[in-house]
Amino acid sequence: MDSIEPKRTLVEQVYDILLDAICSGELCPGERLNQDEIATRLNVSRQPVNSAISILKANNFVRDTGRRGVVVTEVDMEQYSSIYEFRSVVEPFATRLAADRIGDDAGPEAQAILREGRAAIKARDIKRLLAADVRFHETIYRWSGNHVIEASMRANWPHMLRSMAEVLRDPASAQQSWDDHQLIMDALLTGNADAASTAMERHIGLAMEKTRKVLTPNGKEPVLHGAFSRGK
Amino acid sequence: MDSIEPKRTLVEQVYDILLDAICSGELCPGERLNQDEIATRLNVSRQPVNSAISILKANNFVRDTGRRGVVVTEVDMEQYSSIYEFRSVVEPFATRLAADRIGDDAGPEAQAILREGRAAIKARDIKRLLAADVRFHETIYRWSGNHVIEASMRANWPHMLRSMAEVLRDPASAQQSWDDHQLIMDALLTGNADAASTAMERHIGLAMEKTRKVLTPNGKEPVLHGAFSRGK
DNA sequence: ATTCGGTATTTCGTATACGAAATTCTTATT
DNA sequence: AATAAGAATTTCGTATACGAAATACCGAAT
Repeated sequence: MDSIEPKRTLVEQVYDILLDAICSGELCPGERLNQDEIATRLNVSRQPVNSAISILKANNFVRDTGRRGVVVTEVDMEQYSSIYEFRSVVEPFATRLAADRIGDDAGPEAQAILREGRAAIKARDIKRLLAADVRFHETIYRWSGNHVIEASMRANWPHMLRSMAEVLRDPASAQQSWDDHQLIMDALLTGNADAASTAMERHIGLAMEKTRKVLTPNGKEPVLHGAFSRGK
Repeated sequence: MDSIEPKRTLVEQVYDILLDAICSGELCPGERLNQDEIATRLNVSRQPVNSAISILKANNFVRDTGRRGVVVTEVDMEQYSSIYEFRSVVEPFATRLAADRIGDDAGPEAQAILREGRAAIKARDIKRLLAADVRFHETIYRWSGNHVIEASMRANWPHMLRSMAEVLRDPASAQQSWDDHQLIMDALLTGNADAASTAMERHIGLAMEKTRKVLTPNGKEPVLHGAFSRGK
């Protein structure tokens, strides 16, 4: 559907790989990125790695330390709060727009998304569940017809993924989440903008609350289970 | 106020220069960026230029053409609509948050901002007026205490600047705009969240309408007066 | 004159090279 | 043994080099 782009440069590929590593927790918050090591591991020169890190830095996924190199940006509870606060307004708005602008052919896609989400729950596959969650929300952004919403949220998803894995460890939360998704889709497909928007608002509110609970079990700073495997 | 960052790399400096050139219209939409030429002009090697362009590409300020190099991304009316649609929700929300979280010491800063805006109108200095406008809105983002709002909007301002210069050419529009700003600040300083938010919503709505009128004088695609000077 | 084919040139992406700053290691001194 | 100075090493930012792809140029054939 999009225009062809047969050439992905090494810079872009390295960027995607590093961002994915950050999101998945393979690279932990605070951990330093070593250009030589990354270059060697990926079998490229340091040049594209350096460029990719520049982009990560511009987008706040890594930060300068003052010393040598950059480290993965720590995400504190305040940032999670900000993201959810932001989503609590943007997501219902996107949903409202989507209800107005959705095409007649959206039914099958909605069904496929919901089916995949439930399948991921059944399979107890967190990665798959995360992907399904992202797909659900990004589809609504697309239906909203507003590319700026899509772009703005894209900047936040990587951060959110870091916390969502924690929340979705609890099967009940995952189930609740996809019940919400079902409700939202139903309202969208019947063109009920108010109901869809309200359901989305509630959904984000619940997610925010669960995130807060999971990440601050004793009122402390967030704890992220970043299992970080580094093969020789 | 921010943490010290004594080292700005060449990549970051080049990025800022190029972004500014794009925003100011010195580099026109559709125009190609020549790495060698930019490097020569800025007295740096092609390497930091190449990296800076990678960042610009990731942030959608330039795009690949399929042929050689990148061009400045064209901004069509649909994108302007999307931005203003987005702002119509985010700005009132930021204003509401700001009303709740604003400090007691905000008065002098508000006065300074409003004074500077009126001074820029009097001086008929468009660049100065744009800077004042950005400062007004960014201050509210800051007061909102939500860094995600700030970051999301930062991605959109460069695009908006391209159109705002056109709108603010009309002194009446500029005057109207700063009357709005005054109203919003007054409501904020008296802690009237509803009034501030409503005033902001109206302000964005008016700006959107004016932008549409200025950019599509005869229902066509937007016309940007990019005077682009290229000295030897 | 126009068009086609081939050669020269431009220009990009990536690799490699190099100097500087920071870190680590070593060793001498107390 | 602890510490401080300085040498060795790491590692980054940036410059330069190089190959490949795209573009421009140019002459021959129609």
